[in-house]
Amino acid sequence: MGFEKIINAGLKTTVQRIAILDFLENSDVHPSAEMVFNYITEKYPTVTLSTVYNTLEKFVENKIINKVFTIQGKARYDAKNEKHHHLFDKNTGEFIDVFDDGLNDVVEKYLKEHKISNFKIDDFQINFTGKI
Amino acid sequence: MGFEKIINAGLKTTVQRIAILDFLENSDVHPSAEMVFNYITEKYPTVTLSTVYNTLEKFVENKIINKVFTIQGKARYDAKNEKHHHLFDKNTGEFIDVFDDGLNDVVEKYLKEHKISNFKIDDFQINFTGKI
DNA sequence: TTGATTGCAAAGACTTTGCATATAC
DNA sequence: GTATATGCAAAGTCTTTGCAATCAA
Repeated sequence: MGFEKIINAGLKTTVQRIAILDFLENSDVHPSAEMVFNYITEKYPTVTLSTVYNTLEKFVENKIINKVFTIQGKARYDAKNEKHHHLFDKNTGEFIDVFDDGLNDVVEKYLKEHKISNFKIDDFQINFTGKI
Repeated sequence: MGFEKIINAGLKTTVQRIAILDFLENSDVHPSAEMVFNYITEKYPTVTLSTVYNTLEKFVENKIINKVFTIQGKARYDAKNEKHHHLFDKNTGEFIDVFDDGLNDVVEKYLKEHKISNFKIDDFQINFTGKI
């Protein structure tokens, strides 16, 4: 459940936080702060946009969710916790999650065998662009 | 030279455009619009920030330059035309270009052999995070 | 109780736009 | 000459912040 992640991060559980995380976890798109706000205020009309922003930022800091950017530079949020990549659909301009362990393995194998700019790589994420 | 790219894109060559492109091509960082503006106005004090934004956007539309975003969601511009990836340095928060044909080959080979979400992939870019 | 979180209102950062003037072709 | 680009000022969008009130632990 969502609230366990909140507790594990050492954050206090509030109605707002649980509702926001719940929405993100059950969303198959990558909502903007505004989209989260619109959804949350249907049920909890007193929640403000600044709380949504603050909450999302807290979740990002604590790695409960990810923040990604559209090609237009707009922030979108994503509660998927399995490692994944993103595919920008050139037709719709939207994101699609890409889960592909085979791909991860291939890249990880390569990284093990080759240094990248003398850095220790912690993680990588691939952005694909394409269309159907 | 930079102005050939401008002409080839069907754009008019202006002092402003040439100066902006020249700066980007000779920059080893990924400047923000503000950084471009600061540099350009040293030499051409009458150039405005809105011209810088308009010009950068025109260049992006015409694929003369790339627009990328920092992990904070700030736009940065990049005139490198060889295919490359980005490495976020966790210590400095800045970008480093990653040129690695071996890596490209490995990923391209994988893409040839495996469909990604049933899409036709045009391109991909990898964002690495790490530190020295 | 006590520190963390929320709501509110205001400000801030970044970017875009409309329009008159100037410029490239 | 004509369409395009620039400069200017103003507005727009997205996000952050300070502070008092509220709430979770």
